[in-house]
Amino acid sequence: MVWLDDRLMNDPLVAAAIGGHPRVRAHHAKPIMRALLQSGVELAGLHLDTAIAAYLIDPAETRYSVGELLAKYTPFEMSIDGATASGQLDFGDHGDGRGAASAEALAVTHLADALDRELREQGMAELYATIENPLVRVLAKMEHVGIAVATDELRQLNASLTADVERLGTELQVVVGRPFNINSPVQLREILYTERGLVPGKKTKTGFSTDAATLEKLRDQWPEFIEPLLRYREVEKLRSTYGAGLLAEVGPDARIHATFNQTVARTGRLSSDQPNLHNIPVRSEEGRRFRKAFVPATGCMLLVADYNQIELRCIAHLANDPGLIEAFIGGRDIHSATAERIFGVLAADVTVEQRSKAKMVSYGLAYGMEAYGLGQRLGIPTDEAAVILDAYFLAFPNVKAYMEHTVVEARKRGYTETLFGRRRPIAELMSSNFRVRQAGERQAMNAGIQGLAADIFKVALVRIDEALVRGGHRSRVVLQVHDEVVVEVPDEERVEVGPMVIEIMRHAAELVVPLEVNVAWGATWADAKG
DNA sequence: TCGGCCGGTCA
DNA sequence: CGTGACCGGCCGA
Repeated sequence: MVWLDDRLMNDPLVAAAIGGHPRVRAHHAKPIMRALLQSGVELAGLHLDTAIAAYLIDPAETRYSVGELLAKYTPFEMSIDGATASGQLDFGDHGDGRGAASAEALAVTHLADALDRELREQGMAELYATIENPLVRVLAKMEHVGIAVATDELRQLNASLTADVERLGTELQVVVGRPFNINSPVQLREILYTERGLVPGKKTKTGFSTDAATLEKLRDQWPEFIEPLLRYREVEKLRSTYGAGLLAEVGPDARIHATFNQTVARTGRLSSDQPNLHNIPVRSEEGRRFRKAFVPATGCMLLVADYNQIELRCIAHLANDPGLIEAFIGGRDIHSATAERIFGVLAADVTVEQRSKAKMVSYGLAYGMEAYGLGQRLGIPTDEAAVILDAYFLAFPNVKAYMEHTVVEARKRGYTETLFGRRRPIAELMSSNFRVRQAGERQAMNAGIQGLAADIFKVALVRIDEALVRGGHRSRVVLQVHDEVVVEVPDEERVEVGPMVIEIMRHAAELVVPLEVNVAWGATWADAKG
């Protein structure tokens, strides 16, 4: 653990010393790195982050506190109240927290040794050293830099949505004839199913559902209420989560500094919060307006680069399926190619519906979907969905074999493993409960696919940052969304940085199919889409 | 104040 | 009865 006061942190000699001393061990190094970055010091010598090591060993854990990890992986225990016992780490109470801080620092060194050994024993030392460890610094920098926001535009958008919500709210109260809380599913249930007597659809744990799909079915029976309600939901979602939500997170520098969590997603993906920048609307034109508020700094453009169907390419590779491989190598529209094979038609004859069904089958498959679920989503009977699934597996036999093999192997070992050695324990596979067990099987099928895509993306992210630093560029990675990276690029660096990012992403991993990367430039995040 | 639940957004 | 996330709001403890 490194402790520096303000004066020392600004000393270039100290910075150089830290950078040149590659044995820093810390628990959650990222916030420490961010604090140092505030003072212009880049911590370059991270050797082991005990929280991340613990995450690799057991990604299903929800909390990685030093005390709990110490008890789990070492013979030591943290002292709680200063009472000492054999094997406890306790430096006594000085009344100023020094004792606790010392104990924690010592605990981290013990933990680091234990976790380091564990990583090596589980074959994850390389995954840690080449991907996760360097990623900590990349994420710290991303968070530190943040992404610029057009605050005025965001405020205007929020105000407009607020006005719409108020108007719709009033309209709904008038239709019902009395005031009520539109945001309350309980009160909506009462109005729809008890007072109005509509026939309820599906149920939730606590009563009948009022979700959008259900309301859609009831629409014609009470359009003057349900239509404004659906619209209200839409607008209120945008207003509360994205309008008010994003505004609340804009910093004094007019940028949003979200957190990118490296120890949350059980598959190896990153997660984002405060705010979550992974679910900014994109599908509807109205929602996309929020992406227009994400902008580059003056004199810069945003470069948006995302992988084309990376998960399906991962399936092609992992299953080593000739049909999928051929389609990807041929540079085909994968959903058309799939439809062609499933429905036995010529490429030119694939209808929009067939392509859409093929797309749903492909993605559903990556999630372990079965005939029932497919039928639900396609709005067709289960047996018809089963015919489509059979046709898929007939066309892509190795995919079926891969799925089955993955589950068998996971059950045998108790965990799944990605190509890069990332493990995911799945205890559910041994459950006596059929539904729980089936859920475990779906997780097993998905883990290798989503996990590999995540690994590849992390490699690309680390290499992009490395290339930007090495090249002395001012371009900065400002955002990532699972298979997409956003880079803020000074105008004069565009010619060089654009192709460089593409090249790095394409070769982050060498699969049996090519990795394709879409790139776009924009003066906003929305403009750089497509 | 907290946590479970609902509903909705993304890859 | 498709995987993985986060969040705003409601509501009861």
